Amino acid sequence: MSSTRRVTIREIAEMSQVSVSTVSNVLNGRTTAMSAETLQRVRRVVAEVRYRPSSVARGLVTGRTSTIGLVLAEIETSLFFSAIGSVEHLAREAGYNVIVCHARGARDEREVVSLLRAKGVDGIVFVSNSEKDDDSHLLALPAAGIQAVVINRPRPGREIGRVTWDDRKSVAAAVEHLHALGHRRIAHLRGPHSRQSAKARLSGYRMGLRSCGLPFRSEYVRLGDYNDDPAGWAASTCELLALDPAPTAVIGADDSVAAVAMRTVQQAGLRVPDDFAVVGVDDQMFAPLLNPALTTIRLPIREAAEGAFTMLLGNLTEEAGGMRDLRLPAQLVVRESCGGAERTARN
Amino acid sequence: MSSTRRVTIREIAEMSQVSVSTVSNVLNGRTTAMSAETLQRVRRVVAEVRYRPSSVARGLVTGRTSTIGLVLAEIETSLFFSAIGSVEHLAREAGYNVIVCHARGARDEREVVSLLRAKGVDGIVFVSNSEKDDDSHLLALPAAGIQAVVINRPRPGREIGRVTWDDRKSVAAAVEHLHALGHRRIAHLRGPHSRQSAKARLSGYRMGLRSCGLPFRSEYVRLGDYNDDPAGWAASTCELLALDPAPTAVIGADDSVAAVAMRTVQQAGLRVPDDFAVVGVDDQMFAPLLNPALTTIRLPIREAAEGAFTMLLGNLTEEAGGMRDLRLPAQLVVRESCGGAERTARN
DNA sequence: CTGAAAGCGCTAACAG
DNA sequence: CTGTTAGCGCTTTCAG
Repeated sequence: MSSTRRVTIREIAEMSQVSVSTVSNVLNGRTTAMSAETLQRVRRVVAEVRYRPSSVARGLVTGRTSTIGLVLAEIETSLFFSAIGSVEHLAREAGYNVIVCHARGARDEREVVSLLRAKGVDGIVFVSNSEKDDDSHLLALPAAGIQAVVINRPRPGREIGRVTWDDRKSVAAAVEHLHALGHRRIAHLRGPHSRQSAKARLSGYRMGLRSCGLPFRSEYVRLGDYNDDPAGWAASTCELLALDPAPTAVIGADDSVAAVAMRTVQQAGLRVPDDFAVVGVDDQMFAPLLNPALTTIRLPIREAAEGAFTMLLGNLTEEAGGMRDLRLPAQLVVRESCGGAERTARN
Repeated sequence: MSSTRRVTIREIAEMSQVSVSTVSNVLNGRTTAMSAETLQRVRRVVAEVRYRPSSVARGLVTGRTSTIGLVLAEIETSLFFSAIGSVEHLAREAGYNVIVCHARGARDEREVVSLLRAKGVDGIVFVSNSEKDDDSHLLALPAAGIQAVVINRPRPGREIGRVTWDDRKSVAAAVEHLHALGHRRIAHLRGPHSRQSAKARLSGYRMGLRSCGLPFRSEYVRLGDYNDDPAGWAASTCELLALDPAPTAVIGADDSVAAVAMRTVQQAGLRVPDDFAVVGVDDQMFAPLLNPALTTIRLPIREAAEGAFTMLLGNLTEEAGGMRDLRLPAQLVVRESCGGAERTARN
């Protein structure tokens, strides 16, 4: 291993005929009171050898690493990946790097947090799938000088930032939209109760029904567990179709479930949206590609990720704690799968 | 900021009534020649205060950070995200963390590499979208003691690992499959020429045609630029359908293009797969959710990512350079969109 | 306005 | 088998 030894600040100093502290000063922009000539010389040498100070050494002395952790609970749903892109982009612009970690449960998360602390990250953003977790390990973060913000998850403590969106209200809005389109029998393929967001969506479904003056019928709610097999979603859809009276619209637990529901409905000989309307939740990349294009509730994951990082950075740089709360709207993206407004009321 | 100061190895030593080196030894498993009693004592203290040595300090002295970089060229395609999950999983099991970076072009990539070097990463894996890039900045890595492996991209140098799959051959296999199903007029919605993989797929298309004794007709090849708007893909599909004789099957540049092609065909009144077959490339998460479920070429991204990390780790730990090359198969996943084998030859 | 020197928290010789 | 000590590469007082 002939590892060409890395260039050090000392060597730069020698080559530039100045002391290390001078080099350090130009490196860190403390260049106000410095002879222009010296500055030039140092800069030239630095550029010539492509010198870049070791972040590790710098981190040891400053206590900051310009690195943040991003811990994802659910790395499977591609939607959450978009959070990585957003955070990474903003982070790099601000001179930060991001270490991505996957933490399935609370146990895993504790371990990850411990690791990230050892790594000396300046802050951590947690993107949750909203499982109910033990949060004590998050509480210790601010005291240790590590900023933290959670996305889509209950706030663990006052000093921890939080960004959320309203699953409940947006699903209710979807119900209302369907109602306005003339639908009176609206079903819901609900997600697993283990997910906070799935429960919120179910609750939003009931809320929407209520606000439209529609009755809640338990037989119109079936399981569409997005962590499970698509066959189950199709089966639930078939059950819905077999009901008398059958629903004329369904809101899926997420876009995948909605896609399968739509297919199942179509394969049963019904046309979407003419005979049956389908709406999803997520607005995944494929939603506009389906036939018909899927109307869905757009979850503001990107915005949330950006907001979280911005919050983190703010709390990191400013003395006085900055913003600690951000609520984002989740809005219905109307495409083709629920038909146009020209539909007449039906029974 | 009342940052509770971090516990140091010295304090652990004092609390355990031993020297720092002893603590360091137990921390690093050099515990063979040590009184069991001492070992116990140190371990208890470490556990009690939840002490975890600073990776930063350790990194400074050892020259290793147990961190690897993962640089993605195309962070948009959710498919590449699965690489993150794979690498992160394996990495963490091996005691590594991964810093994820997005680098659009060569310029960006140079910058990222420089940054990652400053951060002291032990290795870097590059996931490419196969744009033709300047690779000189990769060449310097091994000499600097940083392992590197590229995925889906030409090998920049002998000391750099590489994992690839054969786009060409797999598309040819898809053509052959279609031919076996009775299709004689097979079209291709090609990707942009700026992408190496798109060119390889086009080449595979021609190769497949040849091996089936089918003529290449340039009017059967239209643009389906997956970086562009879906409207363009639909337009290209319409052009194909307007041809006389029209093709009876199409291979999309990727799954998204295929999805839109399928929809366009269906909206033109044709049934898929009965009247027209569609096959995609990627096997994205939504492929099995379409109606009908999309037959597609499964790109081994996960395996590639895993292979890349394994290679990296091998080259990192073993003295003698380990494996430097890995070719993975990309196989056709037959679902519903191209019909069963019962189709009879048509003209 | 520039240079010398003291660490940051840890590892790894090297003595005892 | 355990303790002392010299750095890793950098930042940052503090003198000159």
